[in-house]
Amino acid sequence: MDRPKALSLRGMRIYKGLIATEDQKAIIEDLREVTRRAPLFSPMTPYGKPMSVRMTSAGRFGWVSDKAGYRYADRHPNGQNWPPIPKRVLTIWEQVAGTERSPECCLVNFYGEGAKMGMHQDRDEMDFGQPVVSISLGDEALFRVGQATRGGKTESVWLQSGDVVVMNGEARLLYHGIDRIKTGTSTLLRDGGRLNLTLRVVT
DNA sequence: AAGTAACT
DNA sequence: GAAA
Repeated sequence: MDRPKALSLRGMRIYKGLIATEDQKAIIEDLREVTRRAPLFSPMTPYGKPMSVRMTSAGRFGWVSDKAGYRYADRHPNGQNWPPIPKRVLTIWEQVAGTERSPECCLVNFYGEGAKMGMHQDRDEMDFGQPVVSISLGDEALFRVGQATRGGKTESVWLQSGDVVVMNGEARLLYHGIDRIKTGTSTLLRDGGRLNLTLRVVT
């Protein structure tokens, strides 16, 4: 399948406006079913401080954080299985991921007013040869990308609803984070805020 | 340090 | 004082 054009930020591919507005709305409806079966929760870092995002997952595995550390778990903290990844979301993966494998986790992060995400690497997966695909929905977010080690120079870009970022190859292990969101810049979510979907092969 | 604060 |  042909892949759409993308900008590059330090090797990360950024597909601006990849998802049409009607599809964004449909995905939000799909996610209502996900969060009904797997409610958003506020994760604790292993250091005892809560994260400012609320999160849940879909797929075979979900990403969780608590005093035991960061890891993938096959159950929601409530003991239930994670719901399936919505088909429309899998379609986006197929458009941009460039791998035969299917994602095993769709992490759903909700950024309300003031929520942010510190600089980190995605390194809890078994195979760093598999890509990470990140989908932005709702309010704009200031996305920052650094180096493969902590503390180097960084570059930032604003992500808007419908943008898709692919981290692969040399960019797969770059540090990245969300500095802040700009509330009220999208009406996709009725009560505002931003949803980020992160698709990953885990095993 | 997937957090927070301080500092420039 | 805001932003990085």
